[in-house]
Amino acid sequence: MAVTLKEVAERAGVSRSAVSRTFTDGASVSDAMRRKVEKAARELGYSPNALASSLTTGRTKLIGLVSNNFHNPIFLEVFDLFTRGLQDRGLRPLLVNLSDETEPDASVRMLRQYSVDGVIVASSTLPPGFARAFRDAGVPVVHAFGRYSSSPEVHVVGIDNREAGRLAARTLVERGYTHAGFLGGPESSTSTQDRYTGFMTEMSAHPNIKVTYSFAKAYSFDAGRDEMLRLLKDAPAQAYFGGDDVMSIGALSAISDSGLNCPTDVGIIGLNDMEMARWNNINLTTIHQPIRQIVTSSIELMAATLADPERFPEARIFSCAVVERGTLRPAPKV
Amino acid sequence: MAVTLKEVAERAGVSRSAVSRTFTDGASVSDAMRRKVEKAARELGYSPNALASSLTTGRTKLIGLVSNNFHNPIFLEVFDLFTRGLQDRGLRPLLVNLSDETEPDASVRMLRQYSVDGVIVASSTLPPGFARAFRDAGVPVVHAFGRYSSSPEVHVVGIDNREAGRLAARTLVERGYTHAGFLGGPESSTSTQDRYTGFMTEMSAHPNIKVTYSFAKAYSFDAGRDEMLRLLKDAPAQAYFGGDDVMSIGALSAISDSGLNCPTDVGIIGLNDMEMARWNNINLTTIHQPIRQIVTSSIELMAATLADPERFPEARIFSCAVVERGTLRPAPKV
DNA sequence: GATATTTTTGCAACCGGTTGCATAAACTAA
DNA sequence: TTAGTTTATGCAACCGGTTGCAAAAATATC
Repeated sequence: MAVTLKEVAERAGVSRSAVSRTFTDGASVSDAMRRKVEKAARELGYSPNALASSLTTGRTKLIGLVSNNFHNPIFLEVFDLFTRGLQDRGLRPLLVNLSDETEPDASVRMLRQYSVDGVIVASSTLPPGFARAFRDAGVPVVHAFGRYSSSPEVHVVGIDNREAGRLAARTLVERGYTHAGFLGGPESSTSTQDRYTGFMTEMSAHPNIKVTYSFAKAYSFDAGRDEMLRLLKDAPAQAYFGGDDVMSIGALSAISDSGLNCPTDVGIIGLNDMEMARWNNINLTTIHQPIRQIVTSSIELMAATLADPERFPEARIFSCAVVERGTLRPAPKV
Repeated sequence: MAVTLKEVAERAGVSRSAVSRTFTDGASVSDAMRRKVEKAARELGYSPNALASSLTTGRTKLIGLVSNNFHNPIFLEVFDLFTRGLQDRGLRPLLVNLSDETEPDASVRMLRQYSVDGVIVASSTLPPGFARAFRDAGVPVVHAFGRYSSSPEVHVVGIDNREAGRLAARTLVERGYTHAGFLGGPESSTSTQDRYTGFMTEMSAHPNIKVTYSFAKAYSFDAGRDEMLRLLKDAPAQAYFGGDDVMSIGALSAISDSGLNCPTDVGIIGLNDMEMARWNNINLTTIHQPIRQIVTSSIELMAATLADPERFPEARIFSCAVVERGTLRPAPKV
């Protein structure tokens, strides 16, 4: 069906190599030849088969974009940024949804079969062994939103969740709350664990503040809401650090449904600063996670590793900042 | 780097064809041969190169998944459903973000270069000519969330937006509103146009009801909010049909920020029934768009067309229904 | 046991490109 | 002009598979 190199060569009356070379930049072709070939190609509507060429060049420009976060709206922003960023560099995202995959091995195999040049995992919960499988196969892996480590097996780009936990704790402390709660995401998630550790570490410096904690079942609206409803039944804390924005919004809903006011009765600080957080009917005070930078940096790192496969794994950690909105009471005047 | 067919053949002491055949189902291989080859393959960690085989088979199992809706949270649900559904059928989504593409031609070319077996466009605003370019190249196209037409150029799966507009109008009528507003999405979008037509058609049967209309700049929270703020300055309608849920949520925010109450002062009915619409702090009455069915049906249609390329373009239209929540006043008792 | 039939297997060509190498053409220098 | 260099082109092998065809092996038939 499609026009092939050979047909263009015949039409232009030149060799197949000549055609190939006019479509490969950096190759040696005379102007006259280029014109001839381009004319024939245009007339025939030829465009080179990227997959066939990958066979000899060893590059497909295909990048596996793997995630298991298809329920958190912030990931739509993440996908938007990734797809655009990759496209801008001529890379093609092959999207893999790991959500209901009991066997991540199947995805590993599939991505290898399609000879992806690299894999970007966008998730805070990378299945163990997943990264290693690629690294062992010589495929670069960048783990975006991954867990910080000083000697990572693969590239990691994200925030220091322990630091984020500390920041949340410091914020609650400076607002003068005397009973603070950690309303975490699922306990099994490494990001939850790290935020918990950071939060508790910071709080341990303030023994006068009462600290309680619990974990929700998922990073979701319902899970956040359910957990907050449970907490409100019993003596709740004055303010909570929610697992993320979606959970926090769920918690907000629980608060208002219980006839309480936020921040007067119960305060909340989220994490992510998703677009929705600034919507006026939500107006969530939250910790901004610099997703744009994380994505940009992940892509950059991927590109660099494609250029130099020997590159040593690296961790890039960005810092977070509190975005003041309406769900935490202001710092008391001194 | 990767293990090739040839190496497996050598190790097993058989021909390359034999190896190829053990990995092609339906091919004729004896049990003894199969065992020998599988053993060698396992020992070497071989897995066939999908791209190389596509060269001869003409099938890549790659499906272009094209969209320009990376800002509407409902599309995360859409991507989730599409990726899972495609994966289940052994198809691989190559994600294309058309958002800032001034030249959709570039995407067409790219998808052709990667020899995608088919293209699914998930968008209500398919650039004209986009579909045709693929059809002319013999690549099946399914336009999900596309505009209904009785003789479509490509497969179309979605709802009848005119009917949805009528449904919205009927709903406002039966609630006894005497001044109804159409708060549309961008006027250039075909879905907006169709909803407008349907809405107005139905309303024209009720000359006693005052009808006003206007269009927002985009299907976004801010656009919905801005437009509603503008409307509220001047004699607003008693209830509006919002362009979609996100816009409607923006409008809700405008209403409450203006010190008004929904539905007492101004009612809203959205369209989509995204997950968020049922969040308790939003609780939006809306028209449910059956996205699960639309996606499932799109994939089904794609699979069927891959099996039979001669298949004639088809339109599959699903019906919508009102989901009652809290942003429209109840029907008056008779 | 000989022959006809079916199933397995390997050979070799092909899919649509790329690329090292040798030769031809174009250009420089003297 | 001629020799020396540089640049452009074509040949042929190769990338990692598939597949039609014919020969070989295994089964069935009588």
